[in-house]
Amino acid sequence: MPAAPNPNDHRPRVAAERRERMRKRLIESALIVFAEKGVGASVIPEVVAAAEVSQGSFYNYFRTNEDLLTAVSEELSNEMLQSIENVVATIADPGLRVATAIRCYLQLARNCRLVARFLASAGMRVGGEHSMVYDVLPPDLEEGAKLGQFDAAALTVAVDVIKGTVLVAMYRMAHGRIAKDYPEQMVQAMLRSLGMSTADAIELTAAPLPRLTAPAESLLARVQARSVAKAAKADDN
Amino acid sequence: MPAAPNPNDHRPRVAAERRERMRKRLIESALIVFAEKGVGASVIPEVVAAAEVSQGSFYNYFRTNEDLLTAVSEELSNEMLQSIENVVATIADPGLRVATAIRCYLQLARNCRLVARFLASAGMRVGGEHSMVYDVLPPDLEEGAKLGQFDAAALTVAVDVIKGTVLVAMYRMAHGRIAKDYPEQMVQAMLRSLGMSTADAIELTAAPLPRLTAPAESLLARVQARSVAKAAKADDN
Amino acid sequence: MPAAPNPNDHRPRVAAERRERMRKRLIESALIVFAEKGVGASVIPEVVAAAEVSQGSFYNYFRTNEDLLTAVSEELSNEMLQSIENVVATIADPGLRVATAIRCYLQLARNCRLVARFLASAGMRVGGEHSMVYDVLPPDLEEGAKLGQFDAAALTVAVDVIKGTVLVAMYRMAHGRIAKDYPEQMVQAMLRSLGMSTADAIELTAAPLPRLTAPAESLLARVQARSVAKAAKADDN
Amino acid sequence: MPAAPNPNDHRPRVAAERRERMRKRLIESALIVFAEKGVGASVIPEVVAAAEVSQGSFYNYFRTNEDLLTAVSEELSNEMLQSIENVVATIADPGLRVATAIRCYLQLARNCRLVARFLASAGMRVGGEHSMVYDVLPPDLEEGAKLGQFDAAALTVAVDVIKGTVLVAMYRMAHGRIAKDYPEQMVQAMLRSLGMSTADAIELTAAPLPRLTAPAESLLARVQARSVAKAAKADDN
DNA sequence: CATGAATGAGGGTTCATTCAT
DNA sequence: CATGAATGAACCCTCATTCAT
Repeated sequence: MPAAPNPNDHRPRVAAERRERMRKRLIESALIVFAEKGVGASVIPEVVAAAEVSQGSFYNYFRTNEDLLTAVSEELSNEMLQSIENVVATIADPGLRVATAIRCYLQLARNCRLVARFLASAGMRVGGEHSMVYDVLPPDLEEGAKLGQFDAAALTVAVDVIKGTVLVAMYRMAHGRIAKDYPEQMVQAMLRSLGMSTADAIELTAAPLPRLTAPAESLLARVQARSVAKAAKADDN
Repeated sequence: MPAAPNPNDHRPRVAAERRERMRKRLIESALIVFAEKGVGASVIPEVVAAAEVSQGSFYNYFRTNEDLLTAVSEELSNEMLQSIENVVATIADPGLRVATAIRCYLQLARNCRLVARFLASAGMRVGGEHSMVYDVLPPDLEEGAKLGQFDAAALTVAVDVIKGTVLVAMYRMAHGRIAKDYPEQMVQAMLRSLGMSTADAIELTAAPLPRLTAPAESLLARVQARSVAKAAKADDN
Repeated sequence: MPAAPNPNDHRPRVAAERRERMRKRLIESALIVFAEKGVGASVIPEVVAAAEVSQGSFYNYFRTNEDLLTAVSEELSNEMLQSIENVVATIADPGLRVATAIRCYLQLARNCRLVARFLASAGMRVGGEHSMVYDVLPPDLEEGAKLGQFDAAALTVAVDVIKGTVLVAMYRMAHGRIAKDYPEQMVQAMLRSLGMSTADAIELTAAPLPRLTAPAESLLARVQARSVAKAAKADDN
Repeated sequence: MPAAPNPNDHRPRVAAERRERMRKRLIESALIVFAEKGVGASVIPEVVAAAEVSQGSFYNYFRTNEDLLTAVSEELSNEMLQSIENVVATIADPGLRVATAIRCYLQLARNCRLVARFLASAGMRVGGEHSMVYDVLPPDLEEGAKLGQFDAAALTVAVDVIKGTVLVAMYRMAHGRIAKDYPEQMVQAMLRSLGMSTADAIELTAAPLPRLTAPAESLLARVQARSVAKAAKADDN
């Protein structure tokens, strides 16, 4: 029988914290394994090994592979959105907001190949309907259309074009090398597809991007740390 | 030692034909199953069931899942390319050629949801480097750039933008409904991303598309026939 | 993180014991099946059936057929060696030690035809380099040579001769009937090959052999019990 | 319907010859594959590939793996026996005959590692009852015993000792290196096990062995030629 | 007889999931 | 809640054998 909730008893709280930490650890390991093996692969054995948890414990946190993938996607999306929002929050101009946000998104993936790999592999499977691109972009796009920055007729397919172009960019960054200004070129192409002139598109992508920072205990930060640690370990051998 | 080749002996020929038919049958079944389960799934058991052959026979034709996927992709690419080429062969204007070719591609997928599903699922995994978009488009794009139709600076990322945009279109056509002029809108967006004006883009996508025909014994035709047959069968139950 | 190790918690211990029992059960079944089908045969399905476990469980203990064979061989070797050592431990004379040890070895196989079958089938494949004959005999042989019991020149091939002769003896005991004093005759031949006179050889093999006992829960004992049980069962039908 | 046998018609004869050649070719390939993969392995696919025959044709010559193994063993035994007989035919002394025959046997295996491998792998499985050692040795051994060369009491197990010792020698020659006089040492040990003195044993193994020749179209010769050809081919790469 | 595609049985292996401890 | 052994379904693949041509 569960103990009666006692407000002075700190056990429930620490238990909940432990649980949350474990969950984070599993998600972190899963991101790495999904990135390496593809989001369609069977990852549970590798994830539990990487997270150093027992098989049985895994099922106290996630019920299926799919569940895990969803959790990873949401966690990653939220963190990326937050990072981007930190940068674009003060930008008033809708065109510049859109351009900068996408550049940030590409930059985050470029900073961590594992993330690029994960997102490239995930493709349309995550964020199909409710995601960054489909939720946060439309308002800015409409505002930009009102200001004459974007062609109103372009908006009906705008998010699809952006989604697809970003996805290919993920793939390029995940495998093989890209030119230094590849992200800007891609963003300019997206802006042109929205009806913007090349000159304007170049202008909106000209400013240097601020450094994107993730909180120390964030998924992004931890994954990057682990991939660095792993590379160092591989060098030892 | 083998018997001397006898030109009157038709056995080798009929054997080769039989072999080719079996191969076609497996590829056809595989396209359907890949479309249903995704190109990353294990399809061999379902494919052999769909093709009504034994497991053992399968391995006389393909060694792995991957092998099979490659074969399906190539066969499908070739047929689609051929269909498109039949239409655009007589178009001299590079811009119109590009626009029409992409419209045809989208149309072929629209005509057969299984094809759309397969291509959406395949994503970047097939034809990553050597495919329609990376092989046949560049010459036309460059020619168009010389004529001033496209912005030369856009070409470096043009194929990526097209690839991604087409891929999202596949996804849309595979799942859910699309507007009647969705393909044209998408092509217009691609053309704009290449530096073309909205007005020109609309003009290049205005002509009605000729009916795309596939030979009766082609993969496209057979798959469509089978999916119709299957739907009818499902209606019976 | 795992719970702090609690010395009062007996769960780890019982778990380890259960695991060990399962392992023993599989090895025991494997010995029987290897003896019946030969050490080169595919035994996993039959072993899991004989041990009444699932296929999946098997792979929690052994990864391959070869793995299993190695485990069986080691277990059997260790037990036989232990049984023999119990008998010869107090024998000071090297010639008598060697003669008695080999007689014991042959006797153990004679006591259990399954063991003879297994060892005959295993032939050179197990213990090729590191086995009873190559590890424990040489010291005694050298000591015997120093005492003039064996011809020093014979030692270079002595272990090979013994290995081969014992192997054929295994085969004879595994299939068909042998004379009552066959083991002694074979040991005498081995001793002669080492340079000993027939009279001395007869003397060293004259003493009656003590009863060889194996612990109740040993592989040898259990296999014998099971083969008896199986024979009884077969008689019922 | 078969044509009536016409004594002037040479077709039956050439057909039989072709058949015999094909059979020889399969046996030759089988010897090689058995030597490489072990006599317990499934060899038919590799054998038909090596012999460049169709799968179906194989079954016109042999019905099972076991069949093939038996055929190879017999063919090889016959040829080896013939080679040895050519050498020992003129030796009157039974002890020298035995010693020389065994030395020849070992020498044949030493000349061709494939043969050693095959015989080592075959172990007791071929020639278990009716083979060289069990058929041709006993008369000589008994004659030697009558002349006082061998100890009559040793004869009951003599063939077993020889069989086993020769088998281990096969194994040693098949894998790893052996001393130059290893065969002679082994034969001396066998002779001692038969009751002969070391000095006599040395004398009987002292004479140089004549060159053992096999007819050009014999299995031994062809296998050796093929293994040389294969090594040369491997060197090319 | 030669051929080689078709077959199906059999063996090897992985993995998601459950459950007793 | 943590653990990790047990399970069985599913998949992968090879091979002996048959049979139409």
